Amino acid sequence: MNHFKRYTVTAALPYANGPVHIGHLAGCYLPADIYVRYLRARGRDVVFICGSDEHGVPITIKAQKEGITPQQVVDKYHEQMKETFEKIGISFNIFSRTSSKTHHETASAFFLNLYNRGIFEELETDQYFDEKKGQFLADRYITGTCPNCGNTNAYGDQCEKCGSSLNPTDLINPVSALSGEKPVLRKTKNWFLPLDKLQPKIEEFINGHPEWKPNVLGQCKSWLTQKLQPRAMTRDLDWGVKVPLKGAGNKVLYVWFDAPIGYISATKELTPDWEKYWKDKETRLIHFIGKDNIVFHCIIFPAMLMAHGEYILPDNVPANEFLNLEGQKISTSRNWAVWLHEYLNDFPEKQDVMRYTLCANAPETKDNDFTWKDFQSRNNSELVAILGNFVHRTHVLVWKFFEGKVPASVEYTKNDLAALEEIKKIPQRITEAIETFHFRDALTEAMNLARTGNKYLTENEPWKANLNNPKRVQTVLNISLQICANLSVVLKPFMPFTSEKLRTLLNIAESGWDAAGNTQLLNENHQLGKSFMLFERIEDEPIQKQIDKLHNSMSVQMPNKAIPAVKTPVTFNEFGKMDIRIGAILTAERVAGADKLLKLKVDTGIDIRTVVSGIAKYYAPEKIIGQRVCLLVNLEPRKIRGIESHGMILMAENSDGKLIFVTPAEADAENGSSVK
RNA sequence: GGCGAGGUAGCUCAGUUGGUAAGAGCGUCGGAUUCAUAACCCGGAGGUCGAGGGUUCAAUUCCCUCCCUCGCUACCA
Repeated sequence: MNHFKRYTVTAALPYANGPVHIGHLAGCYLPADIYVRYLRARGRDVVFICGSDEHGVPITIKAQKEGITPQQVVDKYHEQMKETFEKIGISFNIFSRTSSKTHHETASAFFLNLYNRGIFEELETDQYFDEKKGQFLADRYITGTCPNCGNTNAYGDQCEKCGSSLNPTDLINPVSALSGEKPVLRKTKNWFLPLDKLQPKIEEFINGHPEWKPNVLGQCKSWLTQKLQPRAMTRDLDWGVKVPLKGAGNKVLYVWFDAPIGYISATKELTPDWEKYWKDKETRLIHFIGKDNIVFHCIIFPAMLMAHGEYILPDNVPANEFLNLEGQKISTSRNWAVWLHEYLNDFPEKQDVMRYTLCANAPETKDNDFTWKDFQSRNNSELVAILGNFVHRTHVLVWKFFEGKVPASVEYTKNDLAALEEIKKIPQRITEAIETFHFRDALTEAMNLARTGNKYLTENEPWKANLNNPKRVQTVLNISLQICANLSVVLKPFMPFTSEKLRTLLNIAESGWDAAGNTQLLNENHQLGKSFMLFERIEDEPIQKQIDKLHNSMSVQMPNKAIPAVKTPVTFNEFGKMDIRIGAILTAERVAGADKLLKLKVDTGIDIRTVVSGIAKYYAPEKIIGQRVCLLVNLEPRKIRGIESHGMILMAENSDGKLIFVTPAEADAENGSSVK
């Protein structure tokens, strides 16, 4: 671990289509920041690299929806994210962006390098093309009927109803989201990274890192055993880094090709010395990411770097799991999130309270839950009661007995020596924990130093000793102050704002990590600053307000997010082709080996037929016997899981994606009645 | 269904290359204290370490089966 001369630390490039929330912080930016601040305090040569990821289809869609340009979208969120990160104390050396000129040049050059050396495979594939708009359509720009679940609003890459991933050509009745026209298939050429051929080298690389976190290794091995496939590194799109080849036309680099190169371009912008941070074997490259990025940072990006050949590979990728919020998954679209810019407004000067809570409860080994009650409790019973209180009582006593001047330590008792021993040991434990990416443990240890302080004060009662043993008071308070000074050092990576306040209280300058464990940080007679509180209690009211806000904003946002747009018009004749009838379910059973499917026998009034339906997630078979349904009876039969299905049950889908039977309200719609 | 990660005190989470390690913080109860933001300090209660089986002198820790949660993946006409 010590053979590295310098560090390149990256934090996942946040996608510039929305603000940053606590999940992002806890999963990636905060641990990265803690690590980097620690390294800096140790005097290590380190660059901390990040920036906004500004390409890709979702941004173009967002721009179209809002009637602005993609550039305007990314400008807005780039600035907002940058400001938020700064305010919460994420100390990037640079927060760049992938729309920058340097990045376009760097990414192009990288692509050309691989291209010129014949790394890519050129493949011609059929892609949908919008003749009216004269352009190829990104997967997301094509909607149509999902071949799996019949959802008529499936996207070309994925059906959000059944969750299956799709190819655009899988869609039935594809429609261009740009013009509303039916797109046509055209041949187009794209360049693929042959991950299949690189697999042995990638395996060798992964196997060389048994020290990586189990969740990271597990994911990688899962991918490797499923065998890697060539992956297209270019797309037919006009928003992104242009493919730097003649005749490439309207093509850009795949966002997952260009985004990680963003780390390199940002470093380039930061320093002319950038190469030593990327090409020198003595540099340790660390990627902090969330678990959704594991495959890109552990497999695809390293594969790109290997293919290039000049670059070092990541030495560790300490990915975190996900943070839940009040028991539910954080969801941008449902607005179930704590947005950091809002937090900073609602809780001014409390950056460290959030940093503390998120670090103490970080999803290091499994998904964790953030609750506002926990946030309150961490503030009140840990930051206020343990840390703040210890510092305050020490400070108050020193002012009371010594007018704010550091008293000399006179002679040490057994108790004193034990306390001094803790001052020396705890920083060692913190160091070890940080070095192995155990940030919650590290923080616990740091807090233990404050606990030690409280215990020490209580046991030695300097407020009593004053009357009959002034020397004792001096020594006890001296040691207590040394603990405070040590706290200002070891807390700095986690809570930089608090660390600074502590230094103001103690009236001392910032010191490096080697100061940690030093029991003589404050000299005799040194004048302390004036007293103030490090933290304040948070009462129930603001907490309840946040909880209410969360629930309210969710319910408000849900409907308009989830209601799909009206589809293209159809004629009466077209509709007339659909033969929809009332029927009743006679039997229902699960389909073996399928989680979503039920095999139903339905009385249609015309006949009794078998229908396979993807509703098993929502309805137990025994509960729907006798259920009246609407069904499309003249749909072409189709084999599903070996069972011939004759027709399709009509279901309503609510905003959660739950499917609900469409049922005649009155009994005299007998089986076989047609629905018009 | 397949793959991966988890299921440990009321809550949030550590831990075990198999044997005095069943732990921490918070919460709770009792006590002590008043320098301190009803804070601090001491002590107690609380868990058959998801369930069942196996290997072993010994399993929470290894093996098998099953259940539950999360992620990816398959099935959705």
